[in-house]
Amino acid sequence: MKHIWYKLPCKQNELQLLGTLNGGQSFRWKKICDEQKEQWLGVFFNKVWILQQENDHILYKVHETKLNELEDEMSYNNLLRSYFQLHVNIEKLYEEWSTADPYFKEAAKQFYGIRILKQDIVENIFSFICSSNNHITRISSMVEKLATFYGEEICEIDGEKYYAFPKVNLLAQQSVEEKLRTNGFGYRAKYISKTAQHIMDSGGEKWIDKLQTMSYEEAKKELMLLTGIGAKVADCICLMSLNHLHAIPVDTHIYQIAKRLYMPKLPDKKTVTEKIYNDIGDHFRDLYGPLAGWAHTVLFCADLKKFQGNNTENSSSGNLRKKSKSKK
DNA sequence: CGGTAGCCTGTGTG
DNA sequence: ACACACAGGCTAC
Repeated sequence: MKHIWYKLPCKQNELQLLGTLNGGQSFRWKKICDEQKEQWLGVFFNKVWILQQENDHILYKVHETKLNELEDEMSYNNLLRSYFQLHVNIEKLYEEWSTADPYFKEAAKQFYGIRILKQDIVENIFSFICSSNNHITRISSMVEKLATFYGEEICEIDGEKYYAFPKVNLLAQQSVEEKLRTNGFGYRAKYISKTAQHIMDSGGEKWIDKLQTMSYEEAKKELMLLTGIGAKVADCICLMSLNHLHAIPVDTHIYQIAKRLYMPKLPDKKTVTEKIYNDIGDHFRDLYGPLAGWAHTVLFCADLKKFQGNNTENSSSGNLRKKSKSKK
């Protein structure tokens, strides 16, 4: 087992680990603390990664199975560049979005360097099926369960085993629904099982490959054929796995933000109807342009409860949350 | 067709 | 302690 620290050159303004890894895009990253230094442990590309933010670079370690070992800093750096999509220069985009939108400018103070991750398609399909009508903490535990039950073991660190995200054929097994039911997945157990079977019946790997060649509209429609995937989940997958950066997933948070700050005339509904969904997406696409989904993710982060620390006293903290009334 | 009740269950809030 | 609302929605009416 290696203990080498590698170095990926990258400015903080181009990548903020905290907001990017903890912002509800990916459910497999956890914060670990080592000598007061904030580190992030997560799994992607069948490897366990430990990342640490520095001023002008990211320090990282990699754990993987002997079979897959690359042992080459350049190869690892390329995997990270691809995962974080570092070819996209966001400092410049942030300037454009800030010019177009004062609320974005406000959010950007705290949430600089937020990136859309380029995540594995299969992992995102099943992770975001879990996300429906659910809390992030619970979603994370469900994704972890899927990996533990059906994923290949990658390695063991400090007595804890880590698993890759499962292959679709294993999730398509007959026994899956019942197993997930008894493990607290609720009605999503059936969605996962049926979706895995649908993908296998549609050609498995071939279906995935084809999905990647489709336009945004085609891919979204194709994804919505799967049980448990509606417009919102399909947009999450389009945005975070298929490189359709103008897809805008509209959830209750975005609906609330849109109604409060951008589109006050939106009807007051309990659930987002199809028309409201499309109107909100169009509004943000008009406002932010071709990478609107990316900008939207910054707004989403700014509204997440977990980022509302004790720094909400003044208006320069960057959060867009409605101020809670202070008790007198 | 647009709208909405019902769904599993953990977590946060009072 | 012990409800009770509500989660980054979707399906089926």
